[in-house]
Amino acid sequence: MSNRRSRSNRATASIFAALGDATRLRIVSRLCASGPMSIARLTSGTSVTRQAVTKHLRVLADAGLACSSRMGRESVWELERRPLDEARVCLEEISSRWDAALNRLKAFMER
Amino acid sequence: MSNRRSRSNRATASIFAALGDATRLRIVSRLCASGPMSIARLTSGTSVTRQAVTKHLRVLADAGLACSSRMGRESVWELERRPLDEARVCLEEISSRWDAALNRLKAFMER
DNA sequence: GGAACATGCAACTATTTAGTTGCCCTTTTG
DNA sequence: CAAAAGGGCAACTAAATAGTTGCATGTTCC
Repeated sequence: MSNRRSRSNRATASIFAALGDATRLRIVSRLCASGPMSIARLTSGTSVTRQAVTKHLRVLADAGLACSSRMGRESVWELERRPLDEARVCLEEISSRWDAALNRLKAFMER
Repeated sequence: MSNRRSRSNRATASIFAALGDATRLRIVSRLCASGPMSIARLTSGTSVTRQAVTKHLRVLADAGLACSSRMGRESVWELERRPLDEARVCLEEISSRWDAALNRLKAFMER
């Protein structure tokens, strides 16, 4: 169980890490706002090169947050919902456990 | 507005980045499970040195996720809820916008 | 006062990461 | 077909990061 928790911990961390960069967050934002699109289109309007965007997409893919499919000469990228939900659930758990710990502390102080 | 969005983007990214490390996620997990505790106690049971933990706490503090108060010779750390909620809201927004984009795409394909 | 404990500060190392440029290959299109 | 567009691969750089060790400072407690 310690092992499973550790793996899950690392996997979750990789999701957060993938979201923890302004450029990648921008990419995610564009993908979720406009739906699937090519690397060239994702690059246009940014201040970085296409290769930089490609690398960021690789990071997102490694974290399971995005995937691509080849359409002719372009590769079209889209988001994956599941890891986003995983990360959200993790945050919700932390919040609620944190509340519970504070309530226990408060009860302890007031008794 | 672009400026404000950019700042917010960077701030949100720093929250995710702070959560995007297995050791830090472990620290956050312990803090939310057991409530406020000292650096020494946070270090015990981990495989890294106290200084490493201190640095991670610094990262969490810079992202606004944790804060400390001095109690005698020890500094007691605890989590801050607000940035956790910010990050969660960000994920929820991404999810819902992503759903909307997919629905638009589906409607377009089926017309 | 002195030992043990909790922490802070500084310097250093090794690895990762964000970004670039240059070149080549495939696909589309005039 | 030839040019243009989209993209992959590789090598390189600069900066950030995770971690260490060593030492100094303040606190508790006997």
